[in-house]
Amino acid sequence: MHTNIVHTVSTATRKRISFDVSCRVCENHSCLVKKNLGNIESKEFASNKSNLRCKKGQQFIMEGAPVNGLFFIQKGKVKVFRTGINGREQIVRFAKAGEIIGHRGFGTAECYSIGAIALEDTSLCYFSKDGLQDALLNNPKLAYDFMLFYANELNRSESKVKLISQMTVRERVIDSLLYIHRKFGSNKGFLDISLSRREYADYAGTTEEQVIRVFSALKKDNLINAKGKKIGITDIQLLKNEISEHNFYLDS
DNA sequence: TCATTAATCGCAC
DNA sequence: GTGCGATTAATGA
Repeated sequence: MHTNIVHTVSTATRKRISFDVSCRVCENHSCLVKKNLGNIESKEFASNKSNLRCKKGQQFIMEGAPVNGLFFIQKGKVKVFRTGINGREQIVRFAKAGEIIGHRGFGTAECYSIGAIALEDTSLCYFSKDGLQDALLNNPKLAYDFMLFYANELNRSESKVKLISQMTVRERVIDSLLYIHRKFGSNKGFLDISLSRREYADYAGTTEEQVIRVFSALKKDNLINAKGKKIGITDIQLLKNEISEHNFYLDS
C-alpha cells in the first residue's frame, strides 16, 4: 500500500535528510501538522524539522532528559511508559503513525517525565520547541487541534485511573485489548501489533502471569484466540459487554 | 542448528 | 490475587 522510501542513511549524513520525509508527501493525514499544512503561514516550520529513525526496542526518550522539542511518529509504533518502584514500568499509552510523543513536557516542563521506546522500526519527525511555539501562536487552527488533542489525552488519562483502581484484573486486561484494537486495528483477524504478555501487563497494571491466565480463560470462552504474540479478537461485542456494565468504557 | 528469551502452568503464600 | 520457579514453546544469531 505505502511503499515508503526506506533508504539507510549513513550516520555521517544523518542530519541531512537524504530521503523524502517532508510533510508535503507524508501520508499521515491524521497528523496535526499535515492536517494544517495549508494553514501554516511560515513555510519554514514544516521543513525545519529533523528526522530520525530508531530500530525496534530502541529508546528515544529518556526519563528525566531535558525537553527541547516534540516528536511525531512518521512511521512505526511506540510505547510510552513511566518507571515506578523497583524498575517496574507502567505503560502510559501506545502511539502509532501521525501521533505525538513527548507532548506532556511541552511548555513549562524542563524534563521528560516519561520514556518512549520503539516497538518496531520507527521513523520520527522532531520539531524544536521554539519552532512549534511560533507555529502555534500564529495558527489558531493548529493551536485548536492541539488543544483538542490535549483534552482528549487528559480525558483518557483520567478514566485510566478508575480503570486501574476499580476494575478486576480480567476487566483491565479486556479493556487493554479493546484499547489496542481501537488504536491499531486488526489484520487478518489478529491485532496489528505484536506485544509481549509483559507489555499487556504493564499497560493493564497487572503482572505477566495474570495476563496469561486471563488470556487462556478468554481463549476457553472463545472470545479471543492467541498464537504466540499474535492475538485475535473473535467477538469484540462480547468483550465490550463484559466491561460496559462498569461504565468505564470510553472511546480513547 | 543451538542458545537465548518468552509463554505457560503449578504451587505456596 | 500475587510471586516464584520449572517446563515448554518461540525466536533469532
